[in-house]
Amino acid sequence: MGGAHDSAVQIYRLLYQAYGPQHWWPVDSPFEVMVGALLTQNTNWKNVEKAITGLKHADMLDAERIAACDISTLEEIIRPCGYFRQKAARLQKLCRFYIGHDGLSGLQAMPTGVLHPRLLALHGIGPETADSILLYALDRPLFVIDAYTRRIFARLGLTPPGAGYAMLQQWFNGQLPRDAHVFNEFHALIVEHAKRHCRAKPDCIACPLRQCCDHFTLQN
DNA sequence: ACCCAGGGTCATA
DNA sequence: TATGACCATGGG
Repeated sequence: MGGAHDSAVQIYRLLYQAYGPQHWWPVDSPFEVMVGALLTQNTNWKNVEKAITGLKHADMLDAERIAACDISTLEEIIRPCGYFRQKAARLQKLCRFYIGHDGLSGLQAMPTGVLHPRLLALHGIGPETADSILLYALDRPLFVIDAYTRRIFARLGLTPPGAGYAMLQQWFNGQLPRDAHVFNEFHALIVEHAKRHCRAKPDCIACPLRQCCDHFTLQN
């Protein structure tokens, strides 16, 4: 990773120095991480927390119980996180997958090369959700590409504007150590950075990346 | 009254 | 392959 022109590493260092460690999903069970990864699709994390709290309060944060739950009951519990009909169905599919693969220990025993395509084959799990599950629940070193990553790095002129998911992921993989901890922090730092500078006020004096912020080009 | 949020699927051209 | 519509709640 110590090459002469490792732009990704530079950005990582700037973000880390600015915001510090993010410790995403450290205390929760891997299963809860999987649920969160699914429920957060295009959704504010605060709303996801409400849905997960609702599941806990109903004593429903469990693969067997979610899988066996009446769909309309599940919909009502997760309603605050939006798209609740889609997500209730997707959540049950994920839970049946989880059970069918012998739970956490079964998933942990599977190579990423086998597990990844099976996750993608599930209806409602695309590239980002699959990678989030693999990275944040199962500790596999995959770089999660989200809308923030696309915008910020394209805006910095580091990645091609129209690059697809696989190409962007390859770009990061080529510049970073294949280390799940680094990928974990990096993606979380990107999200944290976007939250602070997305459409916030023009306080870019404090922006550790300078020219990347949304309000530079979002309207113009 | 907008705009958008830690996406994904499907229909169309 | 590449857009557009749709899903839906809650906070700014």
